Amino acid sequence: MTSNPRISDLTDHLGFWLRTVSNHVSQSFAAKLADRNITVAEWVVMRSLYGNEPMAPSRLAADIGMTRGAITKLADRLIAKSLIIRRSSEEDGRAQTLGLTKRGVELVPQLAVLADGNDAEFFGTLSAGERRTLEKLLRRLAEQGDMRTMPID
Amino acid sequence: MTSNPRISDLTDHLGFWLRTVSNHVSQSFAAKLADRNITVAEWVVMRSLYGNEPMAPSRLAADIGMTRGAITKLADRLIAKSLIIRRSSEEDGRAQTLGLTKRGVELVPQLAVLADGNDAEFFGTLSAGERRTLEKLLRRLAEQGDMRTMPID
DNA sequence: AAAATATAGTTGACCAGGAAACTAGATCGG
DNA sequence: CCGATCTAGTTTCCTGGTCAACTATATTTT
Repeated sequence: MTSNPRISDLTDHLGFWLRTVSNHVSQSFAAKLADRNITVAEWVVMRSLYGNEPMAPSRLAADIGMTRGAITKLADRLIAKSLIIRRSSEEDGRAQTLGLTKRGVELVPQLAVLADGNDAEFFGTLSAGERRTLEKLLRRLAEQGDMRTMPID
Repeated sequence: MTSNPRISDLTDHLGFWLRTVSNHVSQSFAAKLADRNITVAEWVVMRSLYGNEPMAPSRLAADIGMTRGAITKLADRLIAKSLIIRRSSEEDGRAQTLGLTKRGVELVPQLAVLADGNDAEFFGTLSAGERRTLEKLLRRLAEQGDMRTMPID
């Protein structure tokens, strides 16, 4: 067998560790949401609508970083669960808005508790200073990389 | 409208920033791999096989954190591209091994260059000390959270 | 040794999201 | 004011996963 070139190890990359931790945190959160029959994408949509005026699906798509097609289907699901409502604009025949229903408005804070708990579960072991450091570094990377859309998965 | 409870903002969570950065880094890497017609999952499989003896699909599944069913299909794709080879065990009629082909062995180092480049692109703006800090924190979180499977997405 | 159970891998049904074609309505330029 | 173009949302097709049922072989139990 010909000797293979020595190449960098997966674990040499910061991206590897970032994905590892991020995926675990996200999956854990997804599991918590699954108990309430909600997906992470659905949570992000609902959270985005919470406390705001009803907004256009396309606006949501841009904010969240999903295609409009995906939002259509996601909205269908949330409507089926009576968590959001779709309204057509009266001025513009093409436009719509999506807004939380009463049930949706009630649910979001409950899910927020899960989000808080999940964050605490994973990052609670860091000291306050370490958390600040981590957040500062991540924010800088996000800014520098021009990452303005919300992460879904 | 009843006044909505004040809830934590999405951006209050470290998990949010982690996902934001992680997703961007991953998507950027995925795009680089896509040029070579390789998915991230395929890369992880190939990288796992590189420099090792051929291994069982189930072992790979456990390492990578995918189901065996997913590995079957993933392996089918890689075999179709002549990058890996599937061999049935002679001792155990159920068992198989997956190993890189010559082409596969040649390709992995090229993809590793892309991985290195991607990491540099995103984290190169941090100082060496900051990178070390970030890595240390992430490794601690990974260890503390018992995150032993490799991240795919 | 036969029956029961466990294990390795595959398969099929299903689901979520992306890309691109499509529909309907708005706007712009002559 | 009419055709061209643009925009908002939907739909269709595709991909790549999970889950659970299935097939075939091994192992354990009796």
